[in-house]
Amino acid sequence: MAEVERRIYTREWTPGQSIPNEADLAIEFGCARVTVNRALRTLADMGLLDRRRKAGTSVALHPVSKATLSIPLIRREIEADGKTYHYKLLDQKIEAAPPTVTKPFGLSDGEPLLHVSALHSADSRPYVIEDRWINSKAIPHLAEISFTGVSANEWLLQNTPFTHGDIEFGAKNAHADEARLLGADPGTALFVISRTTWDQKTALTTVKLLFHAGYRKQTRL
Amino acid sequence: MAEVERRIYTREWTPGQSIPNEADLAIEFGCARVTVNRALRTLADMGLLDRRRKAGTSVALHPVSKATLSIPLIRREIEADGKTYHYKLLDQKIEAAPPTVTKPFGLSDGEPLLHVSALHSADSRPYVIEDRWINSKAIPHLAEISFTGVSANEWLLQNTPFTHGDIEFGAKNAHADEARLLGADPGTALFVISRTTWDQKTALTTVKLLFHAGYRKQTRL
DNA sequence: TAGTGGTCTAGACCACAGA
DNA sequence: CTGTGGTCTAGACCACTAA
Repeated sequence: MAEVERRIYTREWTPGQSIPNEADLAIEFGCARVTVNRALRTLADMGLLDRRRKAGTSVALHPVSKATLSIPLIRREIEADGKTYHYKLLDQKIEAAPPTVTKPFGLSDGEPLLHVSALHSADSRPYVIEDRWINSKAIPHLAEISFTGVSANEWLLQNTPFTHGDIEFGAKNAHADEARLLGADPGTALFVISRTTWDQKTALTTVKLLFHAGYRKQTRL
Repeated sequence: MAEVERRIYTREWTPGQSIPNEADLAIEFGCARVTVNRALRTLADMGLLDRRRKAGTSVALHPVSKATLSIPLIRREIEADGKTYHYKLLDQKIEAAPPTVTKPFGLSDGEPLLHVSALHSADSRPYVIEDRWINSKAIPHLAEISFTGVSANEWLLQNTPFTHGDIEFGAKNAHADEARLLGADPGTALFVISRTTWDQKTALTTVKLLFHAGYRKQTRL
């Protein structure tokens, strides 16, 4: 794997060029084909190679960088940063959901759903506002839960298995009340993560996370 | 792999719980240990399992979601969206770099580096501002290149191999000139990607991408 | 020290897709 | 039709690390 990586990096094998097949590489490197397979598969996962049956393996033309972001529990993200985590429930009630929520959920407009909002803090400085809608019908025992002690973020992740989800990163100007909660000026640019999780075809919850001004999400390539 | 996934999902194996070792699973499923290994390794990559030698494999306590974002060439991102790509160089000159640039590059403050800024558009609507500093000393033939026809984004990716990079996602209020270029109001929240790429220990380039208002980066979990 | 995952080998059959 | 990657098997040795 290191050798193939080196050849790509040094342009010995140039983007778009086909490379020898697994069997030939196995002979060249004096190893088993499975070993070559695993190396090439890993490099293809990283986006360095394109692989197609019969057509063979070639160096990726446009090295699509793939950034893998880890999205931990908010509490853990803060604690991993060496700060003290604090959580405060702002509101929890069943209300008529707006179309922006009911639509992806496949429910009719105005359907009553559980709406929870909360503020997570790090070292007593506001960190992120959690604004969440929960499909109360799909989650048993939900009515009995109060999110005063445990955040919905944490409770759901621990108690509600999901099969898949989608996630969206963006930016948004802070409203007056959001700004107040985060201790920023109204209009400040906030980093936003929106996430919806599903169990099979049932939407479970959708959440909008409004991070404090200056928040950055980092990773390596 | 599907069966293990099912057991985790149905809470048959609960978070934190140790699961049987590879050899036992191979017997249970009537397959080779390598096959179990590959399945568990893949699930561990997905963040569902924690694996440690001697300690064994356990279901991840906090299912850290990993979102994989693909960061393609700007041109390809726009074209993949079915829109017409247009590019315009705004400025290209050698100037004294500010400390925010020289510091990560390990150069002394005020060092003259190549500064390039450009606007990428989709269907003649502003899409993203590219604001880039290039380590002219580390990249041969750079002085001869004009980024009028080909964007630095594209030229560098095609011509400059890099070993690693770091990337950062955030939000920022648009300055007056940025707002003008993007056709937005000053102060509008913009989604920002900052990226620095390295060849071994040499920084090659650092770029700040200021996306148009309303831009979202999406992926699945 | 010993149990666990990490990785390798040699050989095999299969599924897909290009020619 | 056929070359390619996809995946499996049985067996082996190694490297790490918890006990």
